[in-house]
Amino acid sequence: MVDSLMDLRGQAEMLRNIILQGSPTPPGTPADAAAPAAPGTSELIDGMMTSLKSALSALDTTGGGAGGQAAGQGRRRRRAGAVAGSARPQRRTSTRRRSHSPFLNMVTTSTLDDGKSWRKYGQKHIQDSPNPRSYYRCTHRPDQGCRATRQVQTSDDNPSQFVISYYGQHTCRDPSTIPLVIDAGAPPDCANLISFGSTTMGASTSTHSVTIIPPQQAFDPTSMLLVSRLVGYSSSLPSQLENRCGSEEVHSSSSPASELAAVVGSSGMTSLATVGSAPSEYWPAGTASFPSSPSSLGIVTGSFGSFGNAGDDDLFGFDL
DNA sequence: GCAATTTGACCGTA
DNA sequence: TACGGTCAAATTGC
Repeated sequence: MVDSLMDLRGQAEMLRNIILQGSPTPPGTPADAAAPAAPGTSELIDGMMTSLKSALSALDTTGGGAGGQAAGQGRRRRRAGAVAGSARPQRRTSTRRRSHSPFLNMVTTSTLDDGKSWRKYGQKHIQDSPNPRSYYRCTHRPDQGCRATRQVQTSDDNPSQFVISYYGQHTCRDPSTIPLVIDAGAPPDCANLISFGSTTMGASTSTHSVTIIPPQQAFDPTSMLLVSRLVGYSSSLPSQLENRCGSEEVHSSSSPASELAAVVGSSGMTSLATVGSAPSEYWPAGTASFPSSPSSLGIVTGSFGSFGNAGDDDLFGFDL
């Protein structure tokens, strides 16, 4: 900062000479730069010089030079592991790789509220953009390991709009918004994560409305249907899917084109609940009849049946 | 007191 | 090496 201000002072002095005396003219100076100065120009430049001197003087009196003020206010700090007093902080031994979740989509909206709970963890000024970029991650990351993140930036064209980029998919479930009930007697694995609370909903003869939506719509944060990712697989599924309940690996191993998301409601039940998604090859023939690639949003009616092996009650199937 | 935010430091990647 | 994403200590707000 000091160097920049001193450079600016030198340039201002040169400009004053050019305007007031008409010489010397540095190389590259336009011919009309030596034109007679307008009234008040001298006072203006003198004011600039005074301000520059004041700024330089203030910087010099903060003690310790350019970094003195920040250090004095205590905002600068070293991370744990850094050696106090050393010229360079000690690098952490752990290798932290950038875990950038796959890009999902980008939306322009006037509100930051997309129905999900986010926690801000960073903000940076981005080159070539006048607006800083804010970084958010899912609030449920610590407790549920949800890897969803988003980046928010004020639109350059319309400051009242936000450009939000979503990365990763929500693997969390917000108990306040999703009326799922976890069977207290269920083992702590992927099975039995999905239950529908009331006893009537478990009856195979109950009729429920089921909405099948393609993945790209399921994960659209602007949609009114807030759909989470699969929260449980049957324990009868192939080994590569076992014990990976809700993990990112499960989702990334699935072919997006064959994934489904289902939102289930029922008579007398106003809110919707996420059921899950899975690659079509893992849906057993016969009992379940999910279409492999729904082409449009629609509502179908079916009844609960069973899914997977006999006796499994972790996921369900239904008739279309 | 706790949770959320701020912001400089750290670190991976192109 | 610049840039941008993330970490985490400090700060703020309830």
